[in-house]
Amino acid sequence: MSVTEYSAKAARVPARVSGESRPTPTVLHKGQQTKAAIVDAALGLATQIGLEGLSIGALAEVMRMSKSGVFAHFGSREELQISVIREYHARFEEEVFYPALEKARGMPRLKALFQNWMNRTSVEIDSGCLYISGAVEFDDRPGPVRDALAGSVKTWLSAMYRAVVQAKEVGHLRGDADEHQMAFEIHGLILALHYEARFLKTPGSIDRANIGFTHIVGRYGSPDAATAARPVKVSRISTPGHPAKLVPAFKE
Amino acid sequence: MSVTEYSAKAARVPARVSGESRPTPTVLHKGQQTKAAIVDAALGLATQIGLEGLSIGALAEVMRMSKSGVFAHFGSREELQISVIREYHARFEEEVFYPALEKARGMPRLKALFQNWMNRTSVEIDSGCLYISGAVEFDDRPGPVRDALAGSVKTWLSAMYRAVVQAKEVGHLRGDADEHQMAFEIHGLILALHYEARFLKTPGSIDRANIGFTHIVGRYGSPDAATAARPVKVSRISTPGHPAKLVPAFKE
DNA sequence: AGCAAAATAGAACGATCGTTCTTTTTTGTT
DNA sequence: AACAAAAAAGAACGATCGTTCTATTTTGCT
Repeated sequence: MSVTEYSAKAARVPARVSGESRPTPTVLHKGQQTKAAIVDAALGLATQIGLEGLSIGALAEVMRMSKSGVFAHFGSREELQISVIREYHARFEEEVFYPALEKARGMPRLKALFQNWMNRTSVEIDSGCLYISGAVEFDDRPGPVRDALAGSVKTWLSAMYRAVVQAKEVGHLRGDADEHQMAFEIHGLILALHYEARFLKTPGSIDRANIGFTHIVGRYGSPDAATAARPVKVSRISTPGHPAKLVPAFKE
Repeated sequence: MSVTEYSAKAARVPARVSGESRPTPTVLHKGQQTKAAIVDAALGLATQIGLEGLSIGALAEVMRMSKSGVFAHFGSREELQISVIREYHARFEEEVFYPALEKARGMPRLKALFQNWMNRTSVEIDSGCLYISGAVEFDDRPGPVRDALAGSVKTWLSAMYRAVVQAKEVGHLRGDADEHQMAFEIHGLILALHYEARFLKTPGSIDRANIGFTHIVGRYGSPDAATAARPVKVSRISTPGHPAKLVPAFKE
């Protein structure tokens, strides 16, 4: 792994995890660079084996560093886990959330959010999803790690919810549409996709999640709006061009 | 824990996990009784902290036994984990599957399966669900434990799928209803319920799962069948009295 | 009651875990 | 090139893990 690979990443790692503000420590590079590289490797491990399975020893081996060398960057395992969650959050934002903001409010943006989420989840069928594995690992374990994780998830889910609310405001949804209910059902599709595709290896799961979304949109979408999708023969929902192309199983 | 509590359970623990058939071991009680008690305690631990978090030391402490005493009953940790999965499977069957078989084929049985599933999941919001936590822990870890878990889950999901197929055969579903798709969407509701209620502690999740089911039934149900639900204003879904008791939101 | 078998306990093993402390190497600046 | 600060390495700690081996206790049958 070249150092330059992490230059861009190191640039956005300013805020110290702990609360104390340091008195301008005469700047420095190397430390933050390797820290970013460690977090990157740690994220790779954590998505595969979970935040709880992430061990400093294994991480040090991957980094070709000593345990204490890795450890010194974080001060505790919890701090390492939180750093990983922060990194995951940042990537999720950049990959799923921000690109969808370029779409118009209402159904276009809501659809984009779902599609981006789907694309990411499709990749995570191989690599694993921190929001899902972390939820299982920390649903009964209070503490700062759980707080960081739940906060990150809630941030994303309420962004999704806000998109639904906007879609209704713009008139793309029926007047009696329950926004929380719609967001809940969409969330279920993603979770079912991840469960059936990653754990059970059930083929066709990606298509089913996409079709499920058209069903939800068909139910909540306002009948008159031109942008609203109708549950009748949807011809194309997929992302036009990009990887992880998802073609609905309907007859075209 | 009284011994009699496990008498019924010990009665159905015949088949040895390993393949070899034993030459009628002159019967015996105590061993199987305590083994059943250990599995019971292990299931309690595993639903909370996961199959991977389940340690023999902690289990021995709960049982007030020595580590080796507990260990001797299984021969390996994997065998213990598999025993726990078997026990969970048996309880799931008895609690969710078999009672629904008493309902008539078609929508009544499908609804009963979902309701029983919901009731169990509602309880598992506190205790945890082995099929969900296990899926996350073993989605990337091949081996006999994963096989046992995936087999158990698949058994249940195909039972659910079969109920959907029967509902279509009986004429309770639209002719163009995709049974796999419907089962997938139902699964998503359960997963979303578990995620949002157990991890995020979002209020109202149980109601949303129930309403989601009426939406699915409304989409796939045949318009003419009297048993089919209409997606019109659901008046009451909440729990009328009992803890976490789930009344279907349909008008009967 | 006696006796073999089964069940349980006890101690110890190598391995790994997160963490602490001390020492060495590397870095950034003058 | 020199020197202080930062980064990394190295060794060791107590704890816990699954597992093995050997004793001891308990059980079930005659």
